[in-house]
Amino acid sequence: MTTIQDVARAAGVSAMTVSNVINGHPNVRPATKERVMAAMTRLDYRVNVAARNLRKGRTGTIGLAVPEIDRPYYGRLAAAIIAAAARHGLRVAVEQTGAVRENELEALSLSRNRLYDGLILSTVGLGPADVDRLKVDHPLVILGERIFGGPVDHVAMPNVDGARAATRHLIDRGCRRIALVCGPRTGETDVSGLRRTGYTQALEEAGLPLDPDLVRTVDRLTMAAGARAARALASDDPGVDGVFCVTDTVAMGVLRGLADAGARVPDDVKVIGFDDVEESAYLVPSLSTIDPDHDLMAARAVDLLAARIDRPEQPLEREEFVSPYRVVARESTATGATGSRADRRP
Amino acid sequence: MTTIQDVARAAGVSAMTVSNVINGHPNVRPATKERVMAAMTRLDYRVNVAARNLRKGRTGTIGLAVPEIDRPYYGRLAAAIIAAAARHGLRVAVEQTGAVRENELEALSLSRNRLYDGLILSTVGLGPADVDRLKVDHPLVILGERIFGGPVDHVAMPNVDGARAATRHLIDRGCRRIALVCGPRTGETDVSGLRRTGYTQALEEAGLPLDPDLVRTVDRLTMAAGARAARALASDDPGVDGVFCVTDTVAMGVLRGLADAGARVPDDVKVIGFDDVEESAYLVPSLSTIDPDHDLMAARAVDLLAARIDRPEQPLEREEFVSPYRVVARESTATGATGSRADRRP
DNA sequence: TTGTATGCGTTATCAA
DNA sequence: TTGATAACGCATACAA
Repeated sequence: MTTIQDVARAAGVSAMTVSNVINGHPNVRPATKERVMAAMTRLDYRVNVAARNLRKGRTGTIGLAVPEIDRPYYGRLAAAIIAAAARHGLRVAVEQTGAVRENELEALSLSRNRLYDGLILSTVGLGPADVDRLKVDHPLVILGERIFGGPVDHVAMPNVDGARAATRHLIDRGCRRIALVCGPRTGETDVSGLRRTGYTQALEEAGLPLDPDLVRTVDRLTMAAGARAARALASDDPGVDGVFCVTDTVAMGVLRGLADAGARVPDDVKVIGFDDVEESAYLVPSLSTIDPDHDLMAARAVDLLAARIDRPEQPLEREEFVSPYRVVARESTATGATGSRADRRP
Repeated sequence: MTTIQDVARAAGVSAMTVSNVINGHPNVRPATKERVMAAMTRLDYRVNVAARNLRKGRTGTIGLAVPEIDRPYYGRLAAAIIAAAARHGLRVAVEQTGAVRENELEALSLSRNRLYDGLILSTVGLGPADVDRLKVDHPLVILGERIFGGPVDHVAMPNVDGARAATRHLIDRGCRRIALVCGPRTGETDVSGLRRTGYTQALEEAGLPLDPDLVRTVDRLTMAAGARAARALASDDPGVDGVFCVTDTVAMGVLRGLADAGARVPDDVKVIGFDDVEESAYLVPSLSTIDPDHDLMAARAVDLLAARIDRPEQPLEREEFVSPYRVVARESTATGATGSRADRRP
């Protein structure tokens, strides 16, 4: 393994000069620079990143902790975050927490161990009771849900407003008996709780009653659970004509479950999701949804983190960014003639 | 920032003893150990991973380079690899190459820089001409395709056999005019090329002609491209009654495109994919496909890499593991009555 | 059972 | 424009 010293010896200069060449510092005579470069090539020199990290007190890597990288929403988010981080010269190590509280805390402690320069934590398992655990002295950005009054930077989804818009969209399209498929309520600040609030608000605003029988809670926000919920909904037959699903993944399962039960979408039942995962545009029927602008969220999260990394002296005010959103109307909430061509990307 | 020295001072021992406690070495008197642990807690000591890495010559992190993490297939693979790596005590940094050759080479060089202890490279852009670039002296596992005679370890998909089985499945279900939707042919060893070979073999075995008009090449293996190909196929109308798509992602697009064109699946056209992405079971109609056992592939790739990391003295024989596969028959290739319930996970 | 001394490879400081 | 020196924090021989 050739070190900077070997190169220095071979080029007849000091290690310092080699270092200066590597890091593109000025004040190196062109001739010297060339000699050093030649030596590096000849010896096939590679920097030792571990040594550089130790010296600089930086690792150049940030952590990204998500429940599961193979869920479309987190995949999309991760892709955007990795791309944004690359623009800052940062690499991204992905941790999977399985949405388990302990694992989320574990990810926090890895970051505390200076394994990462900072951490983007997409928390699902932590509740308001854990707010104290987030008072850490290293760069941390919470992503995806709003922790009210939390002492940390966070980039949040427009959960309440987006859910309200989604529900209103169903109402606008003529639905009156609108079901909600959501995850278990673990507090006021989790995704399901917030989106449920938006759903409730929209019903109230429209003067529609809130029927508890139409609120279906699934244990996990998966396609399998969504399909089960939809089949149950169809067999209980409470006269549903619209379904708001808290995530597109659940909505995909719901579409499948409704098909199993023989319900036609959108003729019998209209369905809308939340997230605008790539798949949604290509389903049959294509899925209406709320698009929270993932790329913008990812960019903000990384920018925020990078800023904290660059200026460790903590300005006390924490930043909160709530992404804008838009309603994406597709076939699953179409009125009139069905079979219209999908809203799709080119 | 408290170091091991600070802890040593506070506990009245040497740094060595603290190190022994941290690493769980024997030969530390319980009383001493307790004193050290107390000091660590009191001072909120955290190991400096960078220093440890430099000392040990290991980073504890492996790289995973994939085209795009938000494509379902790579998401699934990444999830399995991260989980498998965690079992080895390794973290995973994800690089996105966008299937671009230069970026794949870049990932290789990051690993060479000892940023990672090893690299799992899911290459799409590298061709046989680049085989020399893979002759590296650090742990490397190529994932997902077979590089014949390549000088590296690789874990491969059962590309040819799986594709043949998929095509035969369509033939068994009565298809005679079977289209292929695949990516551009960049050589004999890329995914599209290999699966195309399997397709050709199955046709030959069944005595069916190979009609060039039925082979549709798309520039990228995305849903959008699949949808376009399907619409083109339908409007050209070469009398297709079956479609084998080289990936499930493309197949999702094809299903969408066929729906746009008014073709019914499976009544008019049967469709089968390759990969068994989670979404496939929940589409309407659910998608028949080839399941290559992702978890097994991921585990083998990580095991192989971990073994190379642990024993850097290179045994010259390189390992090649080809995953087993199974045909998953779902609605998209069903015969007779449609609307049968999907094969789905519980 | 514990401590001392040394070096991993790099870069910042400061002097030449 | 270049170089000598000294850390960064940890873990390993080896000594006690």
